[in-house]
Amino acid sequence: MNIRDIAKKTGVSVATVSRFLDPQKKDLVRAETREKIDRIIRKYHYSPNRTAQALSRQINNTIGMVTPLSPDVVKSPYFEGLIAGIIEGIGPLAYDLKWIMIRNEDREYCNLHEILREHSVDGLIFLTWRLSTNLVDEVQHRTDVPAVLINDYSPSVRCSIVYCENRSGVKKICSHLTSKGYKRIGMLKGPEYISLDARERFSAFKSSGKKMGFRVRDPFLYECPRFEEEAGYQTMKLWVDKGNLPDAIFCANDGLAIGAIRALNESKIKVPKDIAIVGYDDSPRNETTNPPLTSVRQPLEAMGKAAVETLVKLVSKEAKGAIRLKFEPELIVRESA
Amino acid sequence: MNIRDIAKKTGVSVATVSRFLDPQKKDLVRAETREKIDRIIRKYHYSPNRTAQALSRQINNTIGMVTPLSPDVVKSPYFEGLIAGIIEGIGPLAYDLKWIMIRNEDREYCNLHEILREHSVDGLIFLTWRLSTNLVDEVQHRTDVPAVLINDYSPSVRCSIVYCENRSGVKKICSHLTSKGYKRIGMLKGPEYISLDARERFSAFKSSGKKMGFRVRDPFLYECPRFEEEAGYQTMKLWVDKGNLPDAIFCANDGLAIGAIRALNESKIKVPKDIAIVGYDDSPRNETTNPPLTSVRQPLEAMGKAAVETLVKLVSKEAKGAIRLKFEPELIVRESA
DNA sequence: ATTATTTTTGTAACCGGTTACATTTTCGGG
DNA sequence: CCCGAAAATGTAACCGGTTACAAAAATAAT
Repeated sequence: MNIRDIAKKTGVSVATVSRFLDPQKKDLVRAETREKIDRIIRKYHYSPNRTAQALSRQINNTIGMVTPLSPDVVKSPYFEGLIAGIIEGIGPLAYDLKWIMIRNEDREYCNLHEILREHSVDGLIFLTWRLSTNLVDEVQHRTDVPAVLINDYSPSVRCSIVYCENRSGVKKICSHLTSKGYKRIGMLKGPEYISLDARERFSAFKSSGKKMGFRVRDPFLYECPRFEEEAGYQTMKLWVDKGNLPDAIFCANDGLAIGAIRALNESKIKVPKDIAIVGYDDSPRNETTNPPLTSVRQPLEAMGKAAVETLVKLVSKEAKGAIRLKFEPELIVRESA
Repeated sequence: MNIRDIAKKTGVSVATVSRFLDPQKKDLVRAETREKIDRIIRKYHYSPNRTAQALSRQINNTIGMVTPLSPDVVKSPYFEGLIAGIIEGIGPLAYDLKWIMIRNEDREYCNLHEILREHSVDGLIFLTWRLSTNLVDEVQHRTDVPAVLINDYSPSVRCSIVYCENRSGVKKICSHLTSKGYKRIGMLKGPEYISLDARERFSAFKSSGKKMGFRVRDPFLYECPRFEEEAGYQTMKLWVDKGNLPDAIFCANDGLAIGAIRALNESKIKVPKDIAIVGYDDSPRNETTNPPLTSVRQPLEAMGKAAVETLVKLVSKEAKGAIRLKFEPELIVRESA
């Protein structure tokens, strides 16, 4: 049952039916005719074929959410928050959401126009963490494709972006720690190659150290192989064995922090009495760790929502050029520091 | 740049280019011609328009994942697990994934064919928890639309379904508890109207009681208003105040259990020494609760993956009729019971 | 060289909508 | 009752692919 069938059965032309279907043009059709068409459409349960509409209008009314292809994605509180925001943002809109997963192996596959055409979407939101840097590089430099990057900010980025400054979050942590009197502050780093975040958090830590007068020296610095609890645990174990611990540790994310706390607990080192621990990202679990973990929260939901809204503005050409939205992280003080 | 442009520039017809583009038919084209086309396509970065292909082939190569519209979805370990499985399942396939969110208010909007057409998808996976029952009802009785339901099993369901038996999980819990010597076993129920799960878990609990010889009586039965930690906490508080506690409690899901434990801890009632607590669903948090929570795990990832694979079989007509896959839940014994 | 086969290519209709433009209807005013 | 403007409708091309069928080219057989 297509639009021509409906037209024939109603005794009008396809143009009239098409106009009837378009809320914008509905009142170009005489009331009487509207009723006739309406009756037939109901009778045959007709609904227009979205694919045909998309082809004809050259608009898919669909946006793509690009993530790395990994089941972990939905299990990470970081993505969770962003995705929740995206869902919330897209809910009231007449857009569909397509989830485009990219495996890191597909590095060459990095033409943005191609992605748009091959997935039938009008715009893209990139949740890039751990994602092939080639692609992200291209996104960062393109301004002619409706795309919004989340959190891969650097001054050279030229595309639209929604981000939350790492520097200011790290600064908040460091001044919190120094104001509490901690002098020997260490850091459990993540692997730098993985993301800008990792690099920024470390670099901000170093510069905070300079400003606030604590030294960022070798034995107070450990790099974990991955951003995960187990890695934090193992690395902290190592650190404890070597001895020479600082009196506060900033962990590059909550997973590392939770792992570290577990290692410390096992070695009967009390948190925060003996060592203060701070995480980053504020996962929901932090409320129930022992002790509850002080951390920095990015307003992930708000960011996800903003990303959708921004993208839709670009797609609908309500706005043009690159839009940049900066969000502020918030220090959540609990008991671990 | 469309297929006609490419054809013209190469000096061949659109049919030839189209054949070249289709891996199935590529070798119908002479090698020499292939090279020419290939050169032009590369030169102009042509890639076919997926929307047009979809219209013409009458296949979108896209499946829809239907969930309630709520940011909580991604934050629930239940959905998380399923979605992780769906991602994993769809990864190696040439299908796209569209996330279709349905708000409960849209109850009338429940024609399956309509959903397929209006979202340009070939099949649907329903993650139905808390979803408008009208729609689910329709799915359950339709067998002519490629759709897979997850976990809304009842004997009257006629569509394809992937599910994990509640009854057998509850039975495992109850026999674990009785074998540990608990005699007075209570239950913290969820609200029954919300889902079949809620009803089934309760009914299985009752029948286990009958078989294993513990009484399911009034003061050992409390219903929480929602399936959430806070509700479990509040209700347990109430229960403690009233006194007359059982020596083991089966909580209808982990959230309730965790809330209950918190309430008990506050009242200096020791788990499991004074009261044993068991949850259901085995969220990741259970490992780090205090004490770690005994629970029942559904193989959510496997189920999500199976749902995708089943759906794709239906869509591609590799299989027809309704497919039912039953998974077994697993009792995860930790320290709380 | 001619004919029969097999390969390769081309033409044109089709998928199901939208829309510019032309045409017909309707209706008020003279 | 006729004219002209406004309102309503219709025609046909177009979006960018696929594919049945026809035609042409290449190859094999005689």
